[in-house]
Amino acid sequence: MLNSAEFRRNLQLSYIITMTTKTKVSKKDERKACILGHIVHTYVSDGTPVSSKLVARRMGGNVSSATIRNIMAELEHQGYITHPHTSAGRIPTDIGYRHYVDVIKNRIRFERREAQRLAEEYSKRIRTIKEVIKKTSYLISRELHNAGVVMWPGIEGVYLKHMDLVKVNSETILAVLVTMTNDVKNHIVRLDGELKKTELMRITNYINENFRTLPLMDISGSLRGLVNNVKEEDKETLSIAKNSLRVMDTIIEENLKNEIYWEGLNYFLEMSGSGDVDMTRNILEIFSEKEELVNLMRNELPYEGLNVYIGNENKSKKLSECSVITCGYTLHGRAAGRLGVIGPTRMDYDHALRTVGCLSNLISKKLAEINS
Amino acid sequence: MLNSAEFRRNLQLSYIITMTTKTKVSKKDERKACILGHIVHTYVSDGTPVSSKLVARRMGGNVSSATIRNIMAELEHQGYITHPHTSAGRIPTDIGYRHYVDVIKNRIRFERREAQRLAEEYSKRIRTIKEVIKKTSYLISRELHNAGVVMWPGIEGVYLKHMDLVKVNSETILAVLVTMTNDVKNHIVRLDGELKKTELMRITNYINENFRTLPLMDISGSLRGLVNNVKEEDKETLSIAKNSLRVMDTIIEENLKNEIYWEGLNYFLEMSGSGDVDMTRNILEIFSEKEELVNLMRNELPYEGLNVYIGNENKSKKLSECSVITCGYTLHGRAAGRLGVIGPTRMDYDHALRTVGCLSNLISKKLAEINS
DNA sequence: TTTAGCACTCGAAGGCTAGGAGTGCTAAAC
DNA sequence: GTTTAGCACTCCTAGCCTTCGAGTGCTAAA
Repeated sequence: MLNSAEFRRNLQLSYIITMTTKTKVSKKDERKACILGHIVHTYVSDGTPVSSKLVARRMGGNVSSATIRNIMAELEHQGYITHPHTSAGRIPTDIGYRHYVDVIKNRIRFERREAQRLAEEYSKRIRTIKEVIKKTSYLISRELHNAGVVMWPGIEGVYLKHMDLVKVNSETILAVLVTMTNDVKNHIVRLDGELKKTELMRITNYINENFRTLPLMDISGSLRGLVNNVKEEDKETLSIAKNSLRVMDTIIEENLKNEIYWEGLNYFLEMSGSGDVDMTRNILEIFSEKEELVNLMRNELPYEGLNVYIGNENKSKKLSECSVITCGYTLHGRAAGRLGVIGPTRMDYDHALRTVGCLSNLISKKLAEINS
Repeated sequence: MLNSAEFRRNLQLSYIITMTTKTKVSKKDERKACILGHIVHTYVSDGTPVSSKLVARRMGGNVSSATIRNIMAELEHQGYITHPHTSAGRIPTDIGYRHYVDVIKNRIRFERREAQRLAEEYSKRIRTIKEVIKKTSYLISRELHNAGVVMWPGIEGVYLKHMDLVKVNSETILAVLVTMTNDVKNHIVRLDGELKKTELMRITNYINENFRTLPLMDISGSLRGLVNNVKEEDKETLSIAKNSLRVMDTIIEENLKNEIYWEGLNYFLEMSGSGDVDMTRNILEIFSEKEELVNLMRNELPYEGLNVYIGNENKSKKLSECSVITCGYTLHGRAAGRLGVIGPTRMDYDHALRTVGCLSNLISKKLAEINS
């Protein structure tokens, strides 16, 4: 867990600063928001309901706990916080977290040192997308003590460098494809009719000569056009084009299935000891159903900027006690994939937003570098 | 969990049959072992300490609970079972499980239907070692509701079918290697000096022409011999041989790292809700340290037959509440890798032994088929 | 050798109480 | 009008006690 010093620093860095910045907000609203901020911070760090007394102390002691209590009652009335029971302190509701996040989101300070430290993790030795993705999900989970999730770049961002076909048996081949980012994709493809070795060579050469450095999607498109337009008589060309197309389409199709990578489930288990068992079960269910996770991450989100889904804002009921923070990354300057963190609603949003945002930048830069 | 009908069947199939088979064992010892068997079975299925009354009932009611109690006291004295507290039933100790396992191990009946059912899982569509391994670890975990672990065949069993080198930058290449089992291995290799495309081609051709269908280990050996024996003057040959060797050695080295695959951790999490949190934590630690797991599975075990390690028989203290059952499998008729299951000592050993043994057979057969 | 009988043990579950953390409200102070 | 001291009230937590019963171990009889 995070130590209180770190929290206090965050507090000053973002939320508090925001709150004391003059806008058209009334002084009362300002303090209200400030108190909400303290409740969120304290609850996130301690995990126990926050009392008025504690907030008063955290605020420097210029306000009495009774005053805080009055404001807390209002906050509760407005739905930002709630009570587990009469004689307990307050905890933030989803709405409370949402308000908090909305405020800090526009005020995130990416710290130089932090960014530097993370940047150094992407050493020269990392040279493929796969390595970048693994490293990134590891970093997310390590930094935030929650599950880190990274999606592969959509197939649109995959460019061909080299292809090879290896015979498996009379009608089956193994297609091995090297991308411009030096990632290797391979799949077994059943071909149209029996092929001799020379024909295999011709297909290989055809693709390598004509389509090097092009996006797989475009290659597939070109080939499809070719298949439709080639004359019926030209059987040989037709066969080559058809089989090339089949290879491409198989690779593309298979690629759509394996497009997500995650790490850090262990943090949930550590929590589950003390916390909610149901939540842990739900999370693990989501992670064991790859499709659900992929949908969760895709979900027609904008690629730009940070997305935060808190508790019941998530479509899946299984995530009603979790928050999901995601951010897009780019490849070839275009939107490519997403990365993010999944954890309990009781999460250090400030740190999470900073880290995910920062890694999104780093990963995009690194991919550009690999790709150059 | 397993239903009691299944347990009763197992009971009759193995342990009970064994116990009533005449050997030189005294009638008293025989019954003692039988009672131990019932305690193990009942405890494994229910998870609660087993009372004398329950055992008496399970044994058909011809014996009174008082008699059972007497024998239980002896069994406890001998260390086979123990008490959580005075007024509780008995649970097996590691020694108790050990005795039980020793008895049933030689009496396992592989059921036709069961074997058939598992065999059907290895459909025609599975054509690479990777797929076989994934499927197998999935089957282990699904059947036994515990973690299934499968090691890749040692590099000794990997034969070259085809190799390709793709340039990454001036001194770095990507080596893509297709094995005789149509698995693809690829790694980035830093070469000795800058290489032109033509030289790359020469290396590729050299390896493909001279070493196709040979074991990678032998190829590495031959190349090493060549490097040592080639004349200093013949710079070109020397360079080719050196770089070929580097490629091979990198692939071999990298291969040693990624040689294990597992599935089914979720079952531990399901258990951890009701059971021991410490054990779950320990297990997860083992699984997050790949090396530890590899050592565990390697551990100079004989490749033939089933190996069982119960509780504290395991070298690692983290596994003191777990049992590990492993079995070797073959490739090209030779010992290649291992598969197994890891779970709490409270495990259905009969079922586990049957399943692991059966899958070992199936996987060996399937690999032979792929390889032919 | 087996078993009925019985005293004994000890955990699980429920009820009870004391303590205390925290709230909400009121009335006084600023 | 806002803040705050004061106080009654709530209700959780922890500890203690009791009851209940499942299970054992022992003894003496079959």
